[in-house]
Amino acid sequence: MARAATTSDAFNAVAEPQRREILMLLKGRERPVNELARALRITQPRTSKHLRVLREVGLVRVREAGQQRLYALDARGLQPVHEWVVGFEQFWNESLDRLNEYVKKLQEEEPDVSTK
Amino acid sequence: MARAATTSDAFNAVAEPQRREILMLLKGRERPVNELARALRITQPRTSKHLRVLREVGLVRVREAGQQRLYALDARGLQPVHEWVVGFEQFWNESLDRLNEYVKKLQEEEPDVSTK
DNA sequence: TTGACATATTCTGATATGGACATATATCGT
DNA sequence: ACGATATATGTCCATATCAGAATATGTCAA
Repeated sequence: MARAATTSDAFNAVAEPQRREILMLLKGRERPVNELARALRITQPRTSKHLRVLREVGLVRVREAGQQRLYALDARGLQPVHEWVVGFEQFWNESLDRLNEYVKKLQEEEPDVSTK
Repeated sequence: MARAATTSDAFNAVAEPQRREILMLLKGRERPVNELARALRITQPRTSKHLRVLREVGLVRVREAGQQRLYALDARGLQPVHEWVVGFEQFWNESLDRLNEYVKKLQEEEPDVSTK
């Protein structure tokens, strides 16, 4: 079989650094494609493609404004990502404790690790 | 140029549904590879590959336990994801308002939309 | 209509990726 | 040492994906 389609949900849309940048630029105000392209220092076609992905997963909206198309953030699609990652919040501090346990266990298993 | 490497940070590691599942299964307790494979209903090699990605981005730790290798969650790597997405929290409700504005604008531009 | 400007799409190429399968490696019990 | 078990890795395939370049589409102004 082949690679699974990935640009079909918010998790994947947001996995692309430039798409994350676009979303951040759209906080606060809508912007035309060229402005985004300039800000990201990438070509206009590339920008349009990223915007298409973001559009398809519903993270941005477009509005016609004369010859420009103004893209605006629609952050609601990020909620699933937020919910998922929040489910791990309680484990961050815990992770430190577990790391200590882990290191301790390793040392017990290899008490001569420092003399190798 | 070519496609950018993608399995090199937490955002991408987490973009894969099965890897998300693995991380969820590791909440609470560490597990051997076969147990994860069974739970996900995928082959053992595939599971090992996902675990490798998760290991490389630091989201899991391994511990040798006899002939098994026990994988444990290390959720700290999810913090950047959390921080990024939390930066959009304030826009979710706002998004509803903006959607209304947006629809209103569309209707103003095409006042005969319902008679088409 | 024509030209300038803004944006989207198509084509092509290089590479990353997920998956199946076979195989290598390592550990344990006997 | 040997077989069984557990895990990791390598190979191969089909496809997704990012990127550049060229081109198509659409809008405005004169």
